[in-house]
Amino acid sequence: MPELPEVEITRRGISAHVTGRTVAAVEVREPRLRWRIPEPVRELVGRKVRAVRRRGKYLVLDCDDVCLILHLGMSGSLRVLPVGTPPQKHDHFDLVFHDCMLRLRDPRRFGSVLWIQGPEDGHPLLAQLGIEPLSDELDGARLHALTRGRRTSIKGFLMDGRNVVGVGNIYANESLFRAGIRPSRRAGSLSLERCTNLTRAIKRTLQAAISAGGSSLRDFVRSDGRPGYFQNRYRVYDRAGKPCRRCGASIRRAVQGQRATFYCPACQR
DNA sequence: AAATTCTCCTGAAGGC
DNA sequence: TGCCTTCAGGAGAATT
Repeated sequence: MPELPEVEITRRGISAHVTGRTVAAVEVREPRLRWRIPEPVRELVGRKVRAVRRRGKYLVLDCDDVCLILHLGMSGSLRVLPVGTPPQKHDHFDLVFHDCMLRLRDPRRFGSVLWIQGPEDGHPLLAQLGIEPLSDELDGARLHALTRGRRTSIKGFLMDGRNVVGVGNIYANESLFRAGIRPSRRAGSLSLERCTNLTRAIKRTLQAAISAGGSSLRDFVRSDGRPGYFQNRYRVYDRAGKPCRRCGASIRRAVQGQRATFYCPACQR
């Protein structure tokens, strides 16, 4: 399921293919995604892609005075294909250029295609987003300050995009294991030292996942169709009952906020 | 205000 | 073999 690493991998994969290219056509085969694809998205035709950026799990294509904003939901992928490639099942949206096209496939349709005149942070869905975890903005002191007085679990806190962006279920679990912190621990109870360890764990986890091409559990593929390999390196996610790679204890599974949580009962406190 | 629950969707997996 | 049920998850909306 695309989290920050998968979106970043996608951004890097498509950037060279579309930056500087002019949109030749927009093809909408299934507008019913998380939100209906807005009709004005067709006005992109004739505009040039100036840059491909990422904000949290959103991909932002700067097209002159307009932004095309894409979200991969949990089963989305974006590929670069030759113009005219026949669409397959769940291929909902194409952004066509003269010599290639971007194609969005999303079986579960939790993704979205958004459009806004002007900068992307003017969009209501992006205006309230929290800190980019790989930026210098996220450090122990900042995390410590943000979590003061918060009674929610640290895992829930990390997964809330108003606090930190891009960290979903998989990478929250993995980061907390690296930091030796129990996912259920109250966010406000973490010391400054543990917050510092946690920010380092988050950055290392995300970077390692990016280096491995992201995680491909079911649907995710890179823009060239290849899968990522980070799922083979999970330390706790989906490893219930298996031995902890650090201490050998049996990894536990719990449910927190209707989400599967995995942790080592010995390494994480 | 903050925290929790519900919701969208499809395909895989499990049960009988 | 095949049908039916359950589950997974990003994140906004609704609810407490």
